[in-house]
Amino acid sequence: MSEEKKPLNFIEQIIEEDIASGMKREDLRFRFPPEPNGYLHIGHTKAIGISFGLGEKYNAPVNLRFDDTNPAKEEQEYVDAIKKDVSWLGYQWENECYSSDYFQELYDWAVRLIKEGKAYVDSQTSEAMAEQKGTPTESGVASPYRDRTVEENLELFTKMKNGEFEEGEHVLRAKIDMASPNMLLRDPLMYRILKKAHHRTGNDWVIYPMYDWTHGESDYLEQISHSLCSLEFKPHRDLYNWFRDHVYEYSKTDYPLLPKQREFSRLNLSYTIMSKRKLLKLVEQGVVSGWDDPRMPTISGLRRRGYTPASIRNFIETVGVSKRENIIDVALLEFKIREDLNKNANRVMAVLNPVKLVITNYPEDKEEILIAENNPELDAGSREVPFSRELYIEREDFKEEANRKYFRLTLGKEVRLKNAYIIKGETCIKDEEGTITEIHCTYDPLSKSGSGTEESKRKVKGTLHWVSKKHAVPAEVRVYDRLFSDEAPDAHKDKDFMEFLNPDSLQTINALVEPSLVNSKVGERFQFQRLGYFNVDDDATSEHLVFNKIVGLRDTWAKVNK
RNA sequence: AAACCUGUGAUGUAAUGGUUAGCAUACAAGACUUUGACUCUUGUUGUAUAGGUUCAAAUCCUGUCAGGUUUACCA
Repeated sequence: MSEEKKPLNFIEQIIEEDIASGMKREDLRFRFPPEPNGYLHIGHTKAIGISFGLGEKYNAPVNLRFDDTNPAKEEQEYVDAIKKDVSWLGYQWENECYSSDYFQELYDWAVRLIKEGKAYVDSQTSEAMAEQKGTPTESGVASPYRDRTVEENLELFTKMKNGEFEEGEHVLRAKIDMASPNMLLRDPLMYRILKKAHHRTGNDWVIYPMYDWTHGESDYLEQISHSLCSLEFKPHRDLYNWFRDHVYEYSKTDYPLLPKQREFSRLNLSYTIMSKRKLLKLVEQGVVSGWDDPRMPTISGLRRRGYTPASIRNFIETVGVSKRENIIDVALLEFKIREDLNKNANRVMAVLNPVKLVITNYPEDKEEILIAENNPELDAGSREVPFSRELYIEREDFKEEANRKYFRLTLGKEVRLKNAYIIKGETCIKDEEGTITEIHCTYDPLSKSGSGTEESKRKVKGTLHWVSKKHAVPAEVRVYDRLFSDEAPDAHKDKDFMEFLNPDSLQTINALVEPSLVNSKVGERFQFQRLGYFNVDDDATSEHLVFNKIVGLRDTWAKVNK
């Protein structure tokens, strides 16, 4: 358990420094604050991993807070999905919080700011305000309403709250600095009128606080010590601190701790998109079957695809935390799931592209039960696999003739059938078009796997997986390829990401699997030997097996072959 | 020619002024193999750039270059 002196990432260093300079470890508290307006994706797992990981490391509480300040976009469906995903990843939150729970405190503080002349009601159109805002190089112009009296502001704000105005008529703004080089400090909006039902507060409110006003103060109310977010919020930090420092003056006895916002770079994955808006488009246009389509980079998609929580957490751990822009190679994610499943998934045999193989010297009505090891990495026992005269093997595993680099079945050469016998290719039968319909071979009865005979110890270069024709069970297998053909589909200025959709991202195959698989359960994962890792899809029933290909095995032969 | 942030192999990250710049992935070669998997061994590529400080710089300073962020009644 010796904490290897693992290097600290920059956030952990900040925390260590804070502790060194007097912060109490018991005051450490973190939060993961999603807006419930979509499903969580692999990018979110980084933020989740950082905050919950810190919670685990420092034994500090982590809140799951829904940043639900925009009733127009948020729904209970997303709240439920987010909770499910975070739990599935294996994290436990201390409190389930909602920004909407703080609407009253936020309102009271806003009134206080108005009374102190730090906020005012603006009554212009959003276009007029945008124009006055200036640009990063030119300072802005004050609103004609900037100097309304406190009394007038109070009256208007109260009426806003009471629903006496329509959407867009008035907003509340913080009075900060229209000349600040930081655009966010040029009198940012604190409240807007939105006459929409909220998924939690119903119609109680018609004014809703904006992100900047809400987020930091929610952190403050929850006494979050370190508020960690992604880099694009860096410019918000000044505003975060401005609001926080004012509110602190009003409430420091109740809430003595000042939260600290720090930013890290978000995760990008090659060959995928991460924007909620774009993912939504894939769902709405039916490009995928839903948020949990196994090709989606959503957590629910990865779950259905067969990824394990451990593999995702290991992935995030390996990716690390920094402030640079990055694009992580999906190969790393694939490596992590292979690493996990190599150790933990039982091995079975399945043939995806079958061709018939007849062992001509094997008795017609003979059947054998062979013993197959479940997982050489684990002591996972063994199972029985039926063997008979007629089998199926992969079409790719036979060629009439081939060069020395081809380790599979050819005419006149020997290979081993996994867990069974050594066979020798004899002849093959073709149809009118020249397609092979049947391969004939002979077997060496003394070469049975595990029999210990000299013949069984003979080295042959190739080993093939197979299923017995009579005993094979049909199964639907869904084979996935990446959704996009481009490494960074949404990074092109002149092209829409939809142009890079891979038309062959889903292939549905009628496969034949070994009979032990009939009783497999939804979610169960296997290695189909020599092919890859597969799980049982949600669509599977007791009559109809459905598998998803999670990821292929590393395939050096495919590379040689290219 | 605004402010702020960031530049370490193909990718991600470590080295916190002090041995031949480490680790993982990827790639390549080999060993092993009843999975062309796994495992094992070995190898290839790196401190953006120019100066400066220092006995010593990836690390500190300055300039340059490159990339990113910010101009929503979204979060």
